[in-house]
Amino acid sequence: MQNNLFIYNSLSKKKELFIPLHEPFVGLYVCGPTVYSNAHLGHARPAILFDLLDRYLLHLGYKVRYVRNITDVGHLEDENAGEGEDRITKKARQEKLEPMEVVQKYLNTYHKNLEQLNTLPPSIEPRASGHIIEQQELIKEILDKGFAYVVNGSVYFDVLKYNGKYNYGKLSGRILEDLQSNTRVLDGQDEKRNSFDFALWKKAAPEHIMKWPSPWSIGFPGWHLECSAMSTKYLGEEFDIHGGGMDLMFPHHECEIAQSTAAHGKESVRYWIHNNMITINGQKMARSLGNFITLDQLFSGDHPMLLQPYSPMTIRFFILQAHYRSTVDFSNEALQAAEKGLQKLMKAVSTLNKLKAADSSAFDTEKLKEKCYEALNDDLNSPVLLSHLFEAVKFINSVSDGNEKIDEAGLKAIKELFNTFIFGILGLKDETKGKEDEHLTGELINIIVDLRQDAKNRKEWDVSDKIRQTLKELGIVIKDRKDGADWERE
RNA sequence: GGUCGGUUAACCGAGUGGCUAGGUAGCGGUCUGCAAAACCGUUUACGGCGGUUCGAAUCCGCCACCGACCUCCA
Repeated sequence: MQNNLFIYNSLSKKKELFIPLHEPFVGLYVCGPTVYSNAHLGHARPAILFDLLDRYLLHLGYKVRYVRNITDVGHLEDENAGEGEDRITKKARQEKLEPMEVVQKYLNTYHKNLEQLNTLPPSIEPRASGHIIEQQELIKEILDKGFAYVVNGSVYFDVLKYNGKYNYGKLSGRILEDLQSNTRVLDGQDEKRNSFDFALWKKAAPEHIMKWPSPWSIGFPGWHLECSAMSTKYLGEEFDIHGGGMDLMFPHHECEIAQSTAAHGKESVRYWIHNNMITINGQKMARSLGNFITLDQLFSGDHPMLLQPYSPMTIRFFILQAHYRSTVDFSNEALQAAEKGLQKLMKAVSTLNKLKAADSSAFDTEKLKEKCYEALNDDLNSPVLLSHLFEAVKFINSVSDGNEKIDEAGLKAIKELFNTFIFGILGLKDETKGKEDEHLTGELINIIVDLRQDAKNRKEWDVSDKIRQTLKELGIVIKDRKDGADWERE
């Protein structure tokens, strides 16, 4: 199997040719959300980027195992000793729910939203709470190798010792001395040998709800452990691609690298891919900043900053129109432009299906196809891919207007091309189709009911009865009222 | 303060040392009974100052501004 896909590896900071470890299999691990509130626009970005990657790899013929975790154990709200309460527990207390009810509630909307965005589901969606044993096993391994220490029932990763043998900070470009001098001094860290050490296992306070027994204490796993444990379980000690948002690079992914390397004695991830942030008024959109717009709000238009609702495909197109390593700034103007652009593309698809073949063609579909692959192979450059597709749109419209010609073969090729790239790889779909048909049907029935009323007015009862009967057979019931007639579906 | 990244026309957003990205909006035209759509043409660009080069928005340096990470975060 051959490909020419170059992806930007955050670890080497270079575009590298993608070569999977065990062809034709590809292992892809992506950090999913912590489910304690509704998914917002920012969550859509990695979902769509890695869906694009998943779809493209599948298209190239790889067998992809796509693992995307759900963090349902929660992270500490603040690190001050004793006051730390994890976000899920906090939400559970606020909403008077079981922690797992909180998790389920927001996991359900997350799934619904991602389906609306037309992302393919991952192959495995493991949850942190379901892998406590695996996480404990990993802690034991790290302890055995001497890269962790136990204090008062908690286990901490010994960064300094790790850094003596390996290189802590290689992904995010941190230097340990800098970290030492720059890290804020926080209270309650006296258990740690160094401020940059991080917890693998935390002893739980008595009032803590989510806790499990372990050799060290009744407690809960550390913040970064789940990804190391679950990626190893489902993809192996070494696997191809690990993805996530740029904001996770440090400390989350850095700690993951340290944990896995400490336990297995080797690097686990071959290609790190990080998507950039979505900003709003130039600032990162984040739950903790309170400046987010949820996907449900975008789809319904129910948010003070939204001038109108935006459909899931508009959001998808909007995100695909920017390269994943750039920030994208939210604005109504930009989303409206995306909406129009998507409409233009979809309209061209239906125009294409109506085109008549001529005996000659002035369009080089082979060349276009090449350029499309080139764009994707160049670090998944979806905006450039779209710009190439719009060249074809222009040509299709010209043919439709009679200014250009396309032959049978060209027509077939361009249909295939559109099908592959627009629907198959970019994962777009025509949202107007169903709605239009629905609407059209309604209007057609209105006309028929109107004509029946005319017949009734002329006392042409056989005609009006025939219409009523025929419609009934189709499941449309006419209800005569004093001033005209209504209809409804059975 | 440390590390990293960004600054492209009205808006969004690509980009290679020399060749019109693309989308949206605007303007003019073609088509059309009217309108819409479509098509053709078209106006505002590469933060500032230097340097390298025959030539730089693209490479280098300095400056300005913005942002991300350094705490949970997609």
